[in-house]
Order: sequence, then C-alpha cells, then structure tokens
Amino acid sequence: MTSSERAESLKRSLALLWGKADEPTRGPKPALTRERIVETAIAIADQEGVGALSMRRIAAALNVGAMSLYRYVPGKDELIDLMVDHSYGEGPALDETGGWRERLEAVCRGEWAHYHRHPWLLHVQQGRPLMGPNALLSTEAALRILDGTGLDGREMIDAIVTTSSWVAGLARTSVEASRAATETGVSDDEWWAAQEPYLSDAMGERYPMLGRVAESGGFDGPTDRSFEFGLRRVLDGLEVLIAARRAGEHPDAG
Amino acid sequence: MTSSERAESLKRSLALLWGKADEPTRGPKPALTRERIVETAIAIADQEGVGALSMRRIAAALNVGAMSLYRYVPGKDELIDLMVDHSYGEGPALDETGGWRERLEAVCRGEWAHYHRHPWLLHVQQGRPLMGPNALLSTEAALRILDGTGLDGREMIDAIVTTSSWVAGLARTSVEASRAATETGVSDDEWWAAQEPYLSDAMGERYPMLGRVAESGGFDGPTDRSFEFGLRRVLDGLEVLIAARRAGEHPDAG
DNA sequence: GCGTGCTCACGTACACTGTACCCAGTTCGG
DNA sequence: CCGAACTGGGTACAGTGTACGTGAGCACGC
Repeated sequence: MTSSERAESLKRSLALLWGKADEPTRGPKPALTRERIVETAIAIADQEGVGALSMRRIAAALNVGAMSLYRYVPGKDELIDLMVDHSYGEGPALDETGGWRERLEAVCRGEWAHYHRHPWLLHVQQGRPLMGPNALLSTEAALRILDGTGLDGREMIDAIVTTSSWVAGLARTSVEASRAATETGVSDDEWWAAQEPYLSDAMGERYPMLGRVAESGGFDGPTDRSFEFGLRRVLDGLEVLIAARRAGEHPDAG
Repeated sequence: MTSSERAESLKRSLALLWGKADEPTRGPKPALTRERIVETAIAIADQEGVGALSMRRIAAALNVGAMSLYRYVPGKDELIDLMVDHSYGEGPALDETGGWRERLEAVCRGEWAHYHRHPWLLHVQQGRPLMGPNALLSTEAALRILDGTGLDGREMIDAIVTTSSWVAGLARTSVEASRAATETGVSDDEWWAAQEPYLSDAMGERYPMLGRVAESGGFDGPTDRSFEFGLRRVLDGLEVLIAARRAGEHPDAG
C-alpha cells in the first residue's frame, strides 16, 4: 500500500465513520447494511476471538459471498475501524454527578468491563485511533470529569492517557490469560504445575524473593484483586497532583 | 490443536527455555543453532515489524530452507517464546542501591526503552508468559526493590503488575503510532489534518471540552511527556500506600 | 571396514488468509 | 423501454504455518 493509497483509505474510513457516504438510488436494493456487517463481525470477534475474524467467516454468517462485503466496506482495516467506534457507543451514558475521583473510577471500571466484553479491542491497531463519533463522545465525557480540578488541557489528556493505558495494559494480560485457558484447554493449575519443576529448581538458589512470594500465593495471575489494587494507586497518584494544584502550586512544581 | 497437543507444546517450550533438550551425537553436524535462529528472528521483528516475521523470511535470512527451522524449534509459537525470554536477557543489571522509588522508576524507564527497542513484544501472547530464566531474573530483581517497604507478597506482585501494565499500555500506543507513521507514510500532521474537518464540525457543538483541549495543544499523540507524567502519578500512588504501611496501618485499611 | 540407523536439509502440498478482477443479473432514470 | 448504475459472487493470486516424504551425511556396533 503506497502512501497515497493509505491516505485514500484513511479518507474512506472517515467518511464511513461519519456516515457521509452518499447512497445511490439506482441499481438493485442492497441485501445488507454496513451496520449489520459491523455487528456480525463484532459478535464473531467476541465469541471466537480476533483470530477467527475473517472476511469469509463474516460473509458465511451473513449468508453471502465473501466478496459481497467489499460493496459495503473498502477492506478489513476499515471494517475494524468501524467495529471499534461502534463498540464505544454501547454502554449507558455516564453519571455526571459526584466528585472527579468516583467518576473517573467509574470510567476505569467501564473500560475494564468493556475490554472483557470485547477482547479483540486489545488486539487491533490503536496507535492512531480514528476519532469516530462514539470515540469522541467518550473522550469528551472523560475530559468533562477533570474539568475544574485545576489541571490544564495537556494534563487532563495525560491523566486520561495514564488511566486508560493502565487499564488496557492490565486488561490485555487478564483477557489473554482467560482466553488461553479456554482455547487451549490448559487450566491455570496445569499451567503452573508444568512450570513448577523448573521454577522450584531456580528458587531457593538464585531467586529467594520469588520463593517467598510464591509461598504467600502471589502468583495466581491477574485477577480483579490486581485491578482493585492498581485502581487505588493510580487514582491516589492523580489525587496527589490535584490536591497540589488546588493548593495553588505552580504547574512546574508538580 | 487439541488440549493434549498444547500441553505437549508447553513442555517442549519449557525444555527449550531451560536448555534441557539433550543433543544427539549421531548424524551430520547441524548447520544452525537455536540461538542464531532466535537472534535472527529478533532482528527481523525489530526492523521489519512482527507482521513481516514469517518462518520463510527467517529461513531466507539464514540461507536455509523454511522447513529446516523446524529441526530446531517445534513451531512459530515456541520460537516466539524463546525470542521473548532472550530479549529479557539483554540489558545491563540493575543498580541495586538507592531507595525503592528511584529504583522502580529505573525499572519503568528500562521497560519503556525495551518496548521501543522491541516493539513486537507488545504484539505477542503475554497472558500466560512462559517463565524462562531471564524473565525470572527480571521479576526477582523487581521484587527485591520492594523488599522492606512493608508490602506483603501479594501487594509486591500487584505493585509490579500495576507499573508494568501502565508502561506496556502506554508503550503500545506510542510504538504503534510511530510505526504507523513510518509504515504508511502518513505523518502525524497529515493524520490530524485529515480528521480536522470532521472534528471541527463536532467541536463547539456537542464537544466543548475537546475544543478547549485542542486549542491548548493537548492532541499531539503519546510522547515522552505522557510517560513522565504517568510515571510520577503511578509512583506517587504507590508512595501513598507505602507511607501508610510504614506508619503501621493495618493492610485492610489501605 | 562397513552396513545400520539416526539425523540432517529441504521440496512439495494443503488449508488458510485478504482482496483484485471480472461477469451476470437487477433496478431505476431518462 | 433501454442503457447506465449498481448488486452479488466466482475465480485467482500471493501470502501464511506446517505435515509429510525424500535423500544425503555421519557415528556407532560388529
């Protein structure tokens, strides 16, 4: 794909996201809609994993030929762009009352649940997210939470980036662990049992800390406990900054 | 792949990681070594992206046939396991002096640099990481940092999981953004310019906060500034907990 | 020494993937 | 009513991971 081709693809995605693609009147009535394709694709990705999401698989679920999908969507990349933005439009609107901390906590819990509902979100391109209508709405809501905390624009963005990055990072290990368990049929217990001979060889000799932690049961994979722990720490860290801002400290001192 | 097949593959990976595979004496001398294959694969993944990492590509770089690699490695999954653990054995040993905060900060900076050196790490299975020798060593070193802070075993693990998750989450967006820029030839400016018409349509109407933040220049993608910001917040959050522990608070109150 | 059998490299083949291209059938505007 | 516009879909191609089979090379037991 050349540079200009990718630029063209970007324009197409944007037009699709904002529904600016003009529909023709001539010709036979379409058997499908873009929304039906997107929702079917999301259902497949949710249930069978992102690895099972192929154009042929989606087409089969819709009882059409594989190439018919390309009448509605320029390619798989653009379809995924649509899936991402569509998923952001699911949940209920956020409660806009309460302090920034409880509201930001609610956002984190929402993202945590969202990633577990749609694990494929963690496996698609997210470096330069297409800002669709629903993604914009989510960002706007998150920003509104931090309005009035004394943070400037950059800091508000960075605060949201920090919490979102943490949730995404943790959700990725959590989601992949549970997917690995169900897909491979190797349970967590079997997994650790297989590694145990090698680990216990190493522990006690060169890795004393690992041995101590293993005895206290620290190695049971990322759980909700890890989420609750991190949530408090990250919000505590933000609270330190916000308290300093409200006490009137100069930005450079934060 | 059936359940028992995956269990077998797991055992093979472990044996490879710990070098317990006994070498035969009969037959012709091998033309390759497993280490050479792993290092070549890492070089390709670093330079050309994980998408370009195919068995045929690796074999071509080593001047052998694609199937020859399967004499040294059971499959691509196991090769990636080896690549991951190999990459953990690169950096210099950590400085073991100083307070927990500066040492943990150094770990975070190390991971940040590590992910930028090997972006493919963020795209491989990490839900149930195979604990190879080098991975164990890194974990041990991180745990040792938190020894004596008053945290118990579970909390030490959760603290490390929290910082690592945040670094990984942020690195993923950062790495993908820069890769997208070089691979597609669409610069950051062009990217935002393409979206601008749609965004400015929405701003001012329904998304006032976004408009304000955009004016203050908050939307320039994840940079080192985002990293420095998050680093302070996450460590501040941990410091709140550790200070409470040292003041003798009961764990349930944290 | 020498055959036996283990181990090597590698070619072929198969089931997948995304999607470019082409063609036949449908439907509406003029 | 007829041509233009549009639809669905078949075929084909260049990729992927890897199962399987074929010879060639090397070390050991006799």
